[in-house]
Amino acid sequence: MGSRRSHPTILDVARAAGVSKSTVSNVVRGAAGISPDTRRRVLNAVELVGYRPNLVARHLVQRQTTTVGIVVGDLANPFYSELAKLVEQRLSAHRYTTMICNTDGSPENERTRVEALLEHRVAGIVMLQLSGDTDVVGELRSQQVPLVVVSCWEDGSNCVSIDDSAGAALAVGHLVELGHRRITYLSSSLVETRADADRLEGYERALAAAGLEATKATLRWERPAYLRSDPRILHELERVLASEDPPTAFFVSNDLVAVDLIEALEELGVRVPEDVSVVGFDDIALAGLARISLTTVAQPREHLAGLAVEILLERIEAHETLPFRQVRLAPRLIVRESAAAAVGTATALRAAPRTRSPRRTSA
Amino acid sequence: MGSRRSHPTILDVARAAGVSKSTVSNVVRGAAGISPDTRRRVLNAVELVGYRPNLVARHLVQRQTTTVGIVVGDLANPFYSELAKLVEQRLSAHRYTTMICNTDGSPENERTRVEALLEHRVAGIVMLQLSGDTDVVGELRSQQVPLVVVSCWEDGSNCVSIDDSAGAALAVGHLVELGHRRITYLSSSLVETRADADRLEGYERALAAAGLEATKATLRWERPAYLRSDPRILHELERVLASEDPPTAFFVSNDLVAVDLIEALEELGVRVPEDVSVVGFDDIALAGLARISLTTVAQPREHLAGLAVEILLERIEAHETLPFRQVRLAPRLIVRESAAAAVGTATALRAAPRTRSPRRTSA
DNA sequence: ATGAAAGCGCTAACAG
DNA sequence: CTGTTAGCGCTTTCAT
Repeated sequence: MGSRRSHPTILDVARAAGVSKSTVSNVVRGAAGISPDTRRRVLNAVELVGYRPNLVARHLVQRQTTTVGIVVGDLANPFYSELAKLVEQRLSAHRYTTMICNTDGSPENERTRVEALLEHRVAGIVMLQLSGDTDVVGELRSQQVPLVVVSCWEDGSNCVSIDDSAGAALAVGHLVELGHRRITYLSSSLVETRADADRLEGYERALAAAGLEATKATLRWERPAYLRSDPRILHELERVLASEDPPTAFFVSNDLVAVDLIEALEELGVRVPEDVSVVGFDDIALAGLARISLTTVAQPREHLAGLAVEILLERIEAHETLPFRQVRLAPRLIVRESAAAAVGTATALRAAPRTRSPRRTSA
Repeated sequence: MGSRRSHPTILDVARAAGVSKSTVSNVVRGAAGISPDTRRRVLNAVELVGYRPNLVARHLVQRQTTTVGIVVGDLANPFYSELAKLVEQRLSAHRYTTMICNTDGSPENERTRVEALLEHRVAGIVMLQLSGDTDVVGELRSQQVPLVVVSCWEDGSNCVSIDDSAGAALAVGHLVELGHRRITYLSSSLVETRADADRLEGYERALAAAGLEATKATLRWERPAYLRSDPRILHELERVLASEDPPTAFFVSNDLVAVDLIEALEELGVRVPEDVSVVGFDDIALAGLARISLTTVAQPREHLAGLAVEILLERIEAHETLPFRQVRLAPRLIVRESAAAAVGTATALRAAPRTRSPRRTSA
């Protein structure tokens, strides 16, 4: 009867119930047109032999899986892990399973991971990160594999993101209202090229609208320290602050980097927001802590995830190829305490003694 | 030749190369004993028709997949997302793909997600969370599906975790050395039952060793607010602090909750560490920020992940059933600034005016 | 309402 | 060294 160490199959059930394979298949799949009596017999047999459907066989014959891949740059980044969680949640509610791939931001990894997903014949892919260096998008399109790109814009594919430019303008507008006139944009490799460009554009637009000009030296941290201040970054920052006309505020394209920046500033003896203001982007959970209290541009994660899954499933379940859907959601400014009214801070750095973490003194 | 919208198969390659299916299969799989000439012809044909192996077919015939499931309680919890990332990384290096399931801590979800993994015939499962309310462990054993449980102990299965009891003792010992005599243990539903029990045990042991006794009211937050102070929790805390002999220090079984606790304390006007000390558990990235500076017990995540994968692959690739491997790693105390020397703080709460976030005053 | 038969794309003996 | 053959477990016409 039952195979030795292998799983019972539909055939074992059929024998136990005294029916044919197809009948078992029909009841297992809940197909219509089965006599109540047969149904119970089969169900009992299923229970009896401990049958569990083999999805790999089913997927082979159907030439279609119910697996979707999600590729993410860095799962340790709370913005992405939360997004991944939400996507998995919704996918699971629709009886799909999720394969996850972490690329570490490397195009090479991105390529091989997507390749693996394709070999697994995933029904669709959600990308939370897109290096841009590789043509995965084209590849997926040519393979007819539904793709939706989240939180960064990509022409020629489905995507759902926020209006990055408007978000940046919101942030910069806030800083301008607070009286800041020298605002530096700090970006990092943590955010996609396109999103970064859009945020930069919004930054420049908001500045122009206020009759200000962008700081010549837009900063970019290639390898952010990630919740840990890095000596090289400290030096760079020190140089910027020691310049002729140092910024009184920073608009940072990413909360994680904004928090790093605050760490670095305070390590240099510059207080936030008393001496310098900082506003971030994303609104990760961490930003809401009283001790961090980061003013930031919030992305509606639930909405992003919900739309992503909706768009993806729509394409997976459609029989024809649907036109792209590209949706932009509105960002929202969350005002907290990392940005305050501008004061004369031009000499902040030189005036402050360079001590480490001057914030707390022992009790 | 090429099928309409379906993928080219091994047969298409065979025809294009003028060889048989098996030959193609052999070269694709890199089997030995293929003439160099045939090999090139096949490889060219592969390129030509755009062939990509169908893993679902391969897995069906081999009756074994190269997919492993990882089930996690909450991907948004940085401790777990980082662990998940590390596991995926190592798995991927061994050419395995990862299916991820987020249970949200619900036993019901845990059951259905594991069921789905089983239907997918995953080669093995890594559990980063175990509700304990369901008998998944028994089920997996009876199905002969290799399982390794990480960061919590489970008799009767492979597991790798740290010595929770020793970790707790480390934390409490530190607090005792700082002069604290009334130390409360605060646990939460974020940590597994068994790990929680072990930490409690270590806490009591360390206290006993110092001739102290455990606070009567060991606190437990069932639904931690998660980086956001919750009114109910605030009340509970207020009650504890207003008691006859309030604690001067808290040992918290989880960093996230420790950070919540600090938030809540400060919201009540109690300063950390000046008035009350806090030590956490896990050492998530966040804990290292200067503004948080949480003294905590570190778990060697990389080591945990590495061992988990090693143990899992060992069982997957072994032909026989191997005996359980259960390994406990040593925890390490990371001393930062959230715990300081004990001072008379019995009246801290009553003395301090109840203001919100009194830490910063505007510039 | 149920069963028989033909594969899905691939691997794994086994022959030649 | 290469080809033939027989399935893996399931779904899906098509008969009955």
